[in-house]
Amino acid sequence: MPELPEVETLRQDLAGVVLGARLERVELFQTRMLRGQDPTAIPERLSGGLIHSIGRRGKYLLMHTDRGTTLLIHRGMSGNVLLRDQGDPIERHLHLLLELDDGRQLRVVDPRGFGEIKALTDQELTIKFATLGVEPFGPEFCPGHLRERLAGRRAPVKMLLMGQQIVAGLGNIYSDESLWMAGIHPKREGGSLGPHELSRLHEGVVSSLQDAIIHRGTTFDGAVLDLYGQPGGHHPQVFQPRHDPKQTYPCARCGSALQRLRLSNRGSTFCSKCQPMKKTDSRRVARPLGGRADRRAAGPRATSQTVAL
DNA sequence: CGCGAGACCTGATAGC
DNA sequence: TGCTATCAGGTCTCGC
Repeated sequence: MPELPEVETLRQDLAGVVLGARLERVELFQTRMLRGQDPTAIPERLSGGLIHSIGRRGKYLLMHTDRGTTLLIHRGMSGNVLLRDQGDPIERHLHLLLELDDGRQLRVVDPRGFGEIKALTDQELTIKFATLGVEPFGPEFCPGHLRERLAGRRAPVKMLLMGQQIVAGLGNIYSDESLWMAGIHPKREGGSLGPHELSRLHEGVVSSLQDAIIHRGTTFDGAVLDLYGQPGGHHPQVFQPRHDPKQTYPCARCGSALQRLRLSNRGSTFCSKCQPMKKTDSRRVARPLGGRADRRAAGPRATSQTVAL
């Protein structure tokens, strides 16, 4: 489940390793991630190009070349970009191989193939991102932006956060994390949030993403890896990858049992004490009586405060 | 247009 | 042990 922090970790890794490298060979192994783009466009638009910058927009990774073209990669559910040497064995679900002028290779591997690979011009990029929401670390993202874009919306706030059109980069993990930090129930209607709730939500989005980036993202089941094939070290506070209904999971803030619900066929985990359905428009997240954070209750899932930076 | 459900896909896991 | 069913989720498409 690569979301913004996992894509940003990859962007940082790539920027330290492939800037200034030339794409000697561009070989496509599967076409289903092209989402309709002509397969010949990939080698034709990228071959011989020099990578001059690595960018990111929401969950999209952007590799800009001096040919005026950009390789766009969306990691979908299970996509990784791995740095390999020429002789390394070929991965089972290899989609795209980029060989650099020093012989190293970048390989886009994605078992499920839910992601996207495209070679685009600047103009095509602009069109692609026309309806994408603002960057959570950009100047436009503020409580006022949330107020404007959530106004009148009756869908659950979690679905609106995941929609990418209001703010870009949140998936299931960091939507749950943001709402938990903000003390807002995932099913609250978007337009019903009060000013302090909007401020808390803004803060929750930014800090949950920042926490994860510091620890190089979240990895479950060894599925989401960095450029070197290593897992991320972030441990979400509420999100459960495979929630076992027979087990109870304590809230890291108040210790009460986390609840599970389904929103548009997506699993959501939240704390019904810390994230009540009724409006709680105070400046800070209410803590239930006697509900001090219980580190032991949090179990092996370390909180961000307990991880040495 | 807003909203929600279904499709796409494979691997991990639960249950038999 | 080995088979089958189920679940997971990012984004697109479709129907209401």
